Amino acid sequence: MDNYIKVKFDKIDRKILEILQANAKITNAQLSKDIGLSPAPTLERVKKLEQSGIIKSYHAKLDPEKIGLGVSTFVLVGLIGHNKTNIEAFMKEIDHISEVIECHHITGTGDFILKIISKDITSYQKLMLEKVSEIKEVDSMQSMVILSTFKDSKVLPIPA
Amino acid sequence: MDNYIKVKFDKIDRKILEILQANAKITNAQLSKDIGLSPAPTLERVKKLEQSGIIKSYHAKLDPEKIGLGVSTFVLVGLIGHNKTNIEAFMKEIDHISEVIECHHITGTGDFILKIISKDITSYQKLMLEKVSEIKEVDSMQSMVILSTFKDSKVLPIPA
DNA sequence: AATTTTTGCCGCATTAAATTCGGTAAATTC
DNA sequence: GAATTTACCGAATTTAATGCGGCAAAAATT
Repeated sequence: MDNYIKVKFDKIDRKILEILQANAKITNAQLSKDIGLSPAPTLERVKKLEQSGIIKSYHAKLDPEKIGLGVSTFVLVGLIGHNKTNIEAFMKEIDHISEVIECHHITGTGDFILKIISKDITSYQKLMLEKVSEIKEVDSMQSMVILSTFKDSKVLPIPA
Repeated sequence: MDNYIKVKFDKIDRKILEILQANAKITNAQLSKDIGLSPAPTLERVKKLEQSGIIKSYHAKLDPEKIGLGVSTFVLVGLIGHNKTNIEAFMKEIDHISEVIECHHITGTGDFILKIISKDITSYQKLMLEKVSEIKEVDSMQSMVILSTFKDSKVLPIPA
């Protein structure tokens, strides 16, 4: 019931997790029907899943284009040094940039991959020139502009 | 109030969107306090944001490790042909694979970038060999394994 | 294998939240 | 500047969440 890898949950919990990933706004009453329990134990299970940290949070998903965000990209970033100090300095800077919505440390081509979202190409360029490439630990950058997003699932495939 | 790019919303709506992206489980009563309106018009605004498609859906975010998902990757996929037929055939196959949680058509290095999540390296390899590389339109694949995720924000930076 | 203990469930009562509605004021249109 | 629409509030109502006592099944103990 704390902070470590892999927590136990049964088939019913699994179903709850699948449902809440797909639709967090479902009422407890409806959820209880869907899983075949009464509301009380259903709610208890959800609370436990939250307390155990299996469920971390709940979020509204917006349509980027409708709020004026027309350009999404992935950026491979190579750092100058691969030591802990540099990496931490880089991450600290990235943390401040709200347009960077993801940042992963990776193997392979680059050192980091970022997901960036911005208004248009102009503001994207500005962001890259004035903020990302200004971070002194950054060596190389390679942008991949998203032409279209075919799949963007918020449902993780929970292993059997 | 339909399907096209960029819908109008004011400063209050903007704040609602920021709050609901960060915490979809907030009560309408609390949300109304946070934005400085009474519950009734607050609810009305949220409903409108949903109906207009600005808010697309609500999702629970899980901790991948706690449900036994230890390996996440990005995969750059090059296709054999770049014609519409091939691309659509590829997407159709990808759609069936639940471990592929994202699929974007991109400019630059590859043709597509996928985000994949699986149990461990063994099951990842199996997935790649038996499912992804079996898709006949797939030419090249380059995997980037995520060593750690530093930022994974569900909050889009809504332009002013 | 019987007893104890724990776990998980249900139904009901209570509390809290969402939703509806009528009325009013501000903003917009004509 | 009158008419119309839009957006707000407060209060009443409906609906949902939550808390609790009791019961039954499963698990642990002896």
